[in-house]
Amino acid sequence: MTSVPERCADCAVRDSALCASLADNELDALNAIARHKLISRGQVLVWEGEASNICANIVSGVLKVTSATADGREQIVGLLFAGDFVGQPFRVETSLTVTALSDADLCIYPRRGFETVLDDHAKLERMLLRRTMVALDDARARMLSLGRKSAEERVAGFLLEMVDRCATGGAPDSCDLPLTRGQMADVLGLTIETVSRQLTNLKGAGLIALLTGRGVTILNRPGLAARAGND
Amino acid sequence: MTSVPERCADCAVRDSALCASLADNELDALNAIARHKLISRGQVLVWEGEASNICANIVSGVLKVTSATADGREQIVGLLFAGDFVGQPFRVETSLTVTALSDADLCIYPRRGFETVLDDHAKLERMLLRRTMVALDDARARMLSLGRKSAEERVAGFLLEMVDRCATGGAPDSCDLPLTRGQMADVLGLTIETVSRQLTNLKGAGLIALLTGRGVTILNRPGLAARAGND
DNA sequence: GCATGCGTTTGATGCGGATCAAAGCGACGG
DNA sequence: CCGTCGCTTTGATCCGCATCAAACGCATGC
Repeated sequence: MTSVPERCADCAVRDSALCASLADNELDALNAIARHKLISRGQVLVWEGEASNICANIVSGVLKVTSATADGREQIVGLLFAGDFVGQPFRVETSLTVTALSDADLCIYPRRGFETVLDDHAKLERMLLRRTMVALDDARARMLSLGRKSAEERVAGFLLEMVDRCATGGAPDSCDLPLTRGQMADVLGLTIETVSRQLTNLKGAGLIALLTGRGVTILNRPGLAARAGND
Repeated sequence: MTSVPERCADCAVRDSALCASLADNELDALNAIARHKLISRGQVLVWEGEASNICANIVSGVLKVTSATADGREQIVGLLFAGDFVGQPFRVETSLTVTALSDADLCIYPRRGFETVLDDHAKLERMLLRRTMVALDDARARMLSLGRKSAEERVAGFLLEMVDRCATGGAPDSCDLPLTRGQMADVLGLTIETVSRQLTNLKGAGLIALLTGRGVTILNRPGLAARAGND
């Protein structure tokens, strides 16, 4: 599960994760407390309500951040990709559950140690502040979607987001969704059936193509954006 | 003489706003760029899409932060009270509209100037980071509510929140809601009519009393919490 | 007094999406 | 090849909330 931290020099997210705020010679402070951790699809990294003991950078993989009602209804409140930061510094107890949607590779730090590194590295803290603000903006955009948009608008908007985030250079309008229909429903505040129906509608309208497995291709981006209510 | 800047010495939020992170003699840096601004109910402080030019602390009053769809549907994504921070540092363009729900008194700073003060005062930045994280947590709790809770749960939960935030010492279970039914609907992702109906239901169930104007009293807190799905 | 305007309440109706139910479709292991 | 399992699709029905509509309450000003 754990291994010796490898040199950051060949880290896939050296320039996109929080670490990008640190010069090579400043990395030692973080590296001294880091350890790698591989977690597999479905595994829970953090349970809501438990002690907030870890922070981490995601080297590869996709994780979901969820909140749940007392009777078990679940809402995905955030998706995390390679380069993203996970964890709740300064908190004693976590307020959210974090689960791997794919096998994932993390670079994790004990929360307390991470906080002391933050104390000593203003640029790291600045980067974390900016990222937290971006996450807040994203959460607020999702609140608009959850509170005021129709199922079709939500699904169309989600596809645009995901393709922009996951597309490879070669196929800029295609991606393999890292989520099941059920997980998409949990992001969008809908049910599996509604998500499935909206996807077949959009396909029927010639706006997208559904490939085998979880692949999607956007065939008509402006048309899809119109359905998303993005003007 | 150790100078508490004149205006800060008797500031109502000296100890609850971001400024609480600064010692008396550090306040000068902020104060040098601050100016007071009174805005009246209904007035817009920041429009979505305009240049991000100002940051502010709220001395008194209540503001709403909203996001809207292209066709005008509106979602309130945050409520701001005395002591809260407003603004989007580090952004060129704002992503949200901020409007006064009551007459309000603000202590505002030019965004750029505020950023340079942040550069020089780590404790201020730390405070802002913590507050941003709290706001993110709040936004995520609302996402659960918007995505997965029934109208009754949302309204009941909202009343509990508001009473906890607005109640005076003398009447810990009462408050005057600073929002119209329509604004509550915009917070909760519902319509005016549904909010009104849920309130009369909760009143009929003996859980709350609706006073004249916008006053509410919680008569049965555990009962209301149960309806809110908070257990 | 009455008119006007804003917010609230209440009622009637309809639709969007949830729920219930069942069948289709790979992937995998025997 | 078949059976099982997890996920997806499709269909039928139901219900919660939106929508449409009207009346009410309470201010303010004439």
